[in-house]
Amino acid sequence: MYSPEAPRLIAHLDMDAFYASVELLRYPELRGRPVVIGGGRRHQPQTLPDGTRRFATLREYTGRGVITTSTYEARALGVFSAMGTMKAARLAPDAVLLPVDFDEYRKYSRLFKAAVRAIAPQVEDRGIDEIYIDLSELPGVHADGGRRIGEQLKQAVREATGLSCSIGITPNKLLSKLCSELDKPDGLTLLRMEDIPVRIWPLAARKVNGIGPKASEKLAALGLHTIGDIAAAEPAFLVQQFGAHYGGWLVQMAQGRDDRPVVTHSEPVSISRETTFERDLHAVRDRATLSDIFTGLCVELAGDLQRKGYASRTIGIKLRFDDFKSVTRDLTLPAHTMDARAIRRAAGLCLKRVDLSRRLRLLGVRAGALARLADLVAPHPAAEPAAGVAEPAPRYGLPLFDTLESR
DNA sequence: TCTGGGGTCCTAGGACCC
DNA sequence: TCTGGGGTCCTAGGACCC
Repeated sequence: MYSPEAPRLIAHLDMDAFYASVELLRYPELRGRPVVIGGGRRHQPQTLPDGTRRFATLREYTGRGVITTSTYEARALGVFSAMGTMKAARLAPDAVLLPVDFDEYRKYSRLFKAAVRAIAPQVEDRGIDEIYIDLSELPGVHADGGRRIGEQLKQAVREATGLSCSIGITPNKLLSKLCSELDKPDGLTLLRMEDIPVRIWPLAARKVNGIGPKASEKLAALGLHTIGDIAAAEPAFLVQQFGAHYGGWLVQMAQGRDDRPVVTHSEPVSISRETTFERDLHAVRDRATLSDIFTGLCVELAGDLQRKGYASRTIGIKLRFDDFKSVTRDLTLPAHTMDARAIRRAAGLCLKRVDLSRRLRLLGVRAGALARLADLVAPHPAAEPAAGVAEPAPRYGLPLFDTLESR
């Protein structure tokens, strides 16, 4: 007997111009003006003796930063995320430039996520300003396709933060992500599978999460510009052009099919630190500067690991040269570590395997193959197996804090 | 006046083991 | 001696996302 499964109802919630909106809570006098977040560090607003504030503008900026977020007024001038700040300054010299304040954004991130979880606990984190929410099990949600819950979520986020968000609610993550974009800012968009031809197929392929610059360029070269174009293409052709995995995914995606679950918990795979220099540095001429930066990154990375409670067994480096080409090298150690000196030594060995004749613009250090500290330490004596029971071999060749240098 | 920093996932080849 | 296949780990690069 045919018995259709109850369709899922998944929400994607995306905060509107998140960093910029948080800054506007702090500086309400900037409301209505083009404002961008990003650039370097030294453009903090100054409070004048009369209590008014003086803000830096893009015109005054010099450096190699990029725009992280822009208000809708700045977007109207052509200034978007990931654009070089110098290029943005050309387009909107009078836009206000504010430095990034991650601590503040994280604070608001926690607030809005807590407000959502109080209503709908099945939440998947997708970074600081967006989440997926599985609404399927909420009482009464299927009666109106999730509209009432969606409105409730928007209201709760606004009350908790003073900020607006946009929500898409559909049977899966793929469609919800597309829909949260359709009515930004402050939108609520519901969509059923039967709406796909009218609402989804006209969208540019590039809008899809998973189709980036390279794939969309290749699709365009094949005459496939919209999601509908992909839906109309021969599946065998897509597989032949893009391979079984990605081609097969394109076929499913274009029909709006996506059965990925909402994942409410995950462990980090890697932790890293990197920095782009103010000017390109040469391995020989700027050896001392480079060495200090390198060590500093390792110390910061070790601090991150310790603070978060992880140890790493694979240490890697990333270099970007003046021609913007990048290389990586990594090294797997005999034992996990969270020690700055051990990380520095492993990273130094990686660095020896790279040709350093070009000047460098970026240096990074990465810790992979992570293990939670709690899973590594020796069992507590009280938890030791009873006498006569064979003791399991230690999982890792500790000592954890071995510095190699001191042997 | 090009292009940040922090991530995930996929592919692919070689080593090594059974 | 030759042939072969599967599985896992390690490394490097690249696409993509927020």
